[in-house]
Amino acid sequence: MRVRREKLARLQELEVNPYPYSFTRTHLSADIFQNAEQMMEKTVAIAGRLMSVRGHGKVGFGHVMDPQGRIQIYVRKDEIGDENFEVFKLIDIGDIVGVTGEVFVTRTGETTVKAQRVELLSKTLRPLPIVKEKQEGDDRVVYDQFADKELRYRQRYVDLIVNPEVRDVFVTRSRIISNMRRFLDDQGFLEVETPVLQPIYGGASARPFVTHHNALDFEFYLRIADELYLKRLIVGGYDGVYEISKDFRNEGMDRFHNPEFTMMEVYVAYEDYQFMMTLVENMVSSLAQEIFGQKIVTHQGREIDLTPPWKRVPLFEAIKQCTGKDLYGKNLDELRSAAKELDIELESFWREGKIIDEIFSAKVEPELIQPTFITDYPVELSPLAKRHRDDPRLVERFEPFIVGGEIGNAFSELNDPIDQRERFLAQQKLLELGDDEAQMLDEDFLRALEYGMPPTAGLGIGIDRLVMLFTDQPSIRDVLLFPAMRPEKSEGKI
RNA sequence: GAGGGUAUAGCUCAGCCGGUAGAGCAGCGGCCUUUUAAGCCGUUGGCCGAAGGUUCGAAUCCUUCUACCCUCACCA
Repeated sequence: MRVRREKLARLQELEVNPYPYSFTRTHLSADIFQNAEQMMEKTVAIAGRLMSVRGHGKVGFGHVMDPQGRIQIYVRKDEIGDENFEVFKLIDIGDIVGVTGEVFVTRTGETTVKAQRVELLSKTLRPLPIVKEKQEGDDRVVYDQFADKELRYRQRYVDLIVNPEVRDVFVTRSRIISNMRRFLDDQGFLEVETPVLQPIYGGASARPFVTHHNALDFEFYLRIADELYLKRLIVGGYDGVYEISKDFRNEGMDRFHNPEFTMMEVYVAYEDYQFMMTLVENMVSSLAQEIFGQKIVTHQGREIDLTPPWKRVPLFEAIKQCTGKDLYGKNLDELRSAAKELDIELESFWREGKIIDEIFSAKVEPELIQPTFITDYPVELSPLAKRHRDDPRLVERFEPFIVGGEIGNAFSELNDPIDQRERFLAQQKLLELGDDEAQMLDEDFLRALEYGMPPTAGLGIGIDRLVMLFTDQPSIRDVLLFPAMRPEKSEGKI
């Protein structure tokens, strides 16, 4: 860095501003490559980060990276003049440059810009981790890749500069979200925004973050889900609403969980969970179609076929298929002994629903590779879902599973205010029994239901997990630009 | 929360049974007017993650701590 500062001083002696205000770019690299023949001998102005330099005395080559790729530049002292060549020699790898010149093809056949002028657009003070690469056929061979995960996550900006495949992941992420938004808009649903700071958290089973509001002198919770507010809007008369937003859950972190994560929730009046299953399989498969041009994605070496319709299997049926045990209607003792036979450890305060869920997670989930809807959950697991029309011990609920993981959760929404109150009261008992993830009773939400909510189908989709599936990433940290990390020592303290 | 792994130059890494720190790339100084992991010559660069201990002597052995990664558990 000392050397870079000296270069800054020398640039200033040459009356070069190392941080000028703008540069007019006429072409991106891909524009030039796509029409290489028409572009020959045309003058272009390109801009980007200088990623490599190969000096040859009075000549130099380098590659400039812009949002579409890398293009080679060729700098001759006799073309750009002595003074400009001095500036060129003071430019380091990593600096942002603008190059004006003519397009031509080198002896080795690479389309290149022959500089008439090289401008420094921003001087870097820190050296970039240099990544050298070579093209071998279609393969890009990278040498000494910037690979330290901690550094990559903490300094994502460097990761993005140096690792183009990381950049691609986040482009795909953005396209997934914008396509999903378009899909939902096309259905006529209204995108809304509901509070992040909530006096009562609800809509999911999880521990919340707590924060203090000074003016109101009140402890708010960061939302763990959007559900209860969106359903208030269905009560309010919007027939279809959705929200794409961050939720916050104060739980452990691993490759599937980050304390803040992105959720899409949608609620549709006059529909039920069957409608929602169709919506999910249509939405996810059409996303794949838009992004990959086909309904098949490859994840961790496995081909996943997203073509509708997806398999639909009731929960107890799935457990029976995987374990040979029919748990339907079994009492607490029978479930405990079944779990024991399957080598599943239980907490003392767990009730029937929780034990069933545990057995399902351990024995069935890992088997659900191709897209599958698991349907019809026990009522005590789902305090916000409507009872099954054929069986009051179940609810009309489903979760879509792909590659052994759930990517969402949906149900026919409970709109009976009396039943809803009873379910909340049952949750309160769980709270008292020590289940710190049981849901809170939300009196205002009940009041809303008492005003009448139409039959409604609701759905939540975990965007991050969907992005993991689509971008073939094994960890949620690889689909979050800035995953949660313990702060560096110098950070976070005043 | 349990177990395992990693931490050495800006980056990627080597460093054996303890003997005082090494390579490639980057950087810096040269040479080179079509190179592309450019090349050639020269050269700078390190509190060996932190703290303690054993020892005449520790990057290396031991203990503790910190951060990150992986697996499991928790968490839908």
